[in-house]
Amino acid sequence: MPELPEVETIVRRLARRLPGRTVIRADVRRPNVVRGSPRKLERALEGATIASVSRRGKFLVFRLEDGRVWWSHLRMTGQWRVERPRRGSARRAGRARAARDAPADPYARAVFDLDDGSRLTYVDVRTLGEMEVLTARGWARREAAMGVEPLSPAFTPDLLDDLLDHSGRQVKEFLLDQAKIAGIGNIYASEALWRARISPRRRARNVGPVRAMALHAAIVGVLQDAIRKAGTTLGETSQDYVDSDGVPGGFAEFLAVYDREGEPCRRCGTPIRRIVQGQRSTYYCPTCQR
DNA sequence: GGTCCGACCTGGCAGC
DNA sequence: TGCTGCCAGGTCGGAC
Repeated sequence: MPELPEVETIVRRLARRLPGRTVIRADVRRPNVVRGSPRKLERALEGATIASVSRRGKFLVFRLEDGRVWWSHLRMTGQWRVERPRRGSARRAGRARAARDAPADPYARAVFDLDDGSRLTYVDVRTLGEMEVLTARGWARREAAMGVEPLSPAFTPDLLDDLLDHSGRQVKEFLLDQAKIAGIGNIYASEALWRARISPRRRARNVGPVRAMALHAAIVGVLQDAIRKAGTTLGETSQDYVDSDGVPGGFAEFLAVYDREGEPCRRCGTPIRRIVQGQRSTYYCPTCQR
């Protein structure tokens, strides 16, 4: 499930290829992956040139040269794939065109042909992901509702302490609130709390400044470590995360608690416990997280 | 305003 | 072998 490190990995790949490219044909195959009218999105993108690719929280942000913003949220199983342009003989080019026009990936929900012959495909098994084209002002309004970017200088231990102090929720659920901190999901919330030795059930306002400082370092550390390993891929099914080249992430083997129920804590050996908070699994060590 | 919870979505998998 | 039902979880909207 793509969280900040996975989206950042995809953005870095796409940012090498897409800026300067113009969409010559847009084809939305499943309407529910578009917020609003699919035909309107197709019309909005055909002829548009991508200026840059970036990330805000878990959102992919394609800035267009005319100032508009094309955002995409991958939710659980969304993926972006890029097929490079094929070079070679006319016959090979013909075969390549035929291959592109054939119904390829059964989970390709939207397809964008670019001016260099490459193809950008949005793949989503469960079709929970969404995309939309907004004006610069519309995107600014949406962005304003998001919380602090955890890898930005604005995210400080003092800010985290202040945010925690004003919440009565359990700290694990607090970390998942995108209006507070944008980008942390279920995996990295559990991992950061383990690194900071904080129980996921502790009330946010009871974390205190000392633990808040440890949690700040843990959040930044685990996100940076996961980005260095290109994100977390838990399995090998069509629903598991891969980057835009189809390559899985390598952070799963470094997970301390997530998806390790019953296995020994890497610090104290106590079996990792799984509980449900806010309808989601939380993994933690009952001995060294307090 | 803050918090909680159901709905959305479909492949994978356990149990029968 | 085939069927059934549960599980995964990010976000939104409605209820409290």
